[in-house]
Amino acid sequence: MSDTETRTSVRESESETTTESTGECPECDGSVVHDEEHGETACENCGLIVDEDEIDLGPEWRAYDARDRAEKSRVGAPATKLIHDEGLSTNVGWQDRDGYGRTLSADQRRRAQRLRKWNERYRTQDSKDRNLRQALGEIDRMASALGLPKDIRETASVIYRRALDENLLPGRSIEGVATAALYGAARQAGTPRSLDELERVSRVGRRKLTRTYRYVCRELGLEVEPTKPEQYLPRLTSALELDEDVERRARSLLSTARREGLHSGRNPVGLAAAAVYASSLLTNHKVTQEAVGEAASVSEVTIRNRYTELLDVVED
DNA sequence: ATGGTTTTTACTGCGTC
DNA sequence: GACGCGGTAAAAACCAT
Repeated sequence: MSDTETRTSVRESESETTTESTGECPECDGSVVHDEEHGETACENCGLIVDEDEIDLGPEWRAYDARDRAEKSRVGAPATKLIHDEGLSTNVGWQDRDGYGRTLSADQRRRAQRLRKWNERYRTQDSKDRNLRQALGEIDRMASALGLPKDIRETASVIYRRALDENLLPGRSIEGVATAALYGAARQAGTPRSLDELERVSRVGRRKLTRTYRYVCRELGLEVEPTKPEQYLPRLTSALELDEDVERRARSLLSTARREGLHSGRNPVGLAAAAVYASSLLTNHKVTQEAVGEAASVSEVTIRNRYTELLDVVED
């Protein structure tokens, strides 16, 4: 087969797909031509359409972008969730054979060995990269939604990186671990955000969050002090637009409460909310229980309970 | 899973503006 | 009558075992 022959045959087949002479026009003796793109068979000369009901051999669906195509297309290798890239990446075969089934020379075998190794390395590297990128994006998003400063985001990303390195991710969602990392980082920095607040900006539910948080803490040996009610005071008072002295008074209430053992077993946020409410009464800057409860996302009943206890121990 | 504890939900009555 | 507050019972959530 010569070069020129193949070239001309390709040319012909190309032209045939667009216009194909299928006979003579019944009207004018011109040649009838098939136009695949428009799905018509028409006379070249007079434009008479002989046949327009063409069988379309293309896919019956339309794809508007790559993602669409991937979803609608029914061809290609089966994807599996069991492999991190769903089995869609390159693999270097383990048999030391070439494409024709011949065994490889020692030299080629070594080369294939290296290829396998590096391919594997790059593939996991890639997935970790993508994973990290997504997680850091999530952390950033949630942190800015919660108004957390940069250094906390950095702590969170360090925690996440460690979790990734220790292989804590399999079986857990990126989002979940990212949220847990941020929660822990905020607590470590002494500016904790409550679970409610985290839940509001995260895509994972409370149960999942607390579970993965505990898990990550345990596995990484994260030392996080239990949150103190005092840590919520600044944000509560500013959210309610209360003066400095309200916060100060609340702080002193909380310290005596601690001496009396009111802290144990109670939700720190509820205690803080009660302290703010009590302090607002004592300093004549009254706010309603409802408002405090709203700001702290704690029920009024809890505020009432804590605050009566608070006043009890402060009395004497 | 279970039991004990805390928190929430929902409803009530009381006093005040 | 609406509002803020106190109280209660039952449900729900949480935690250690």
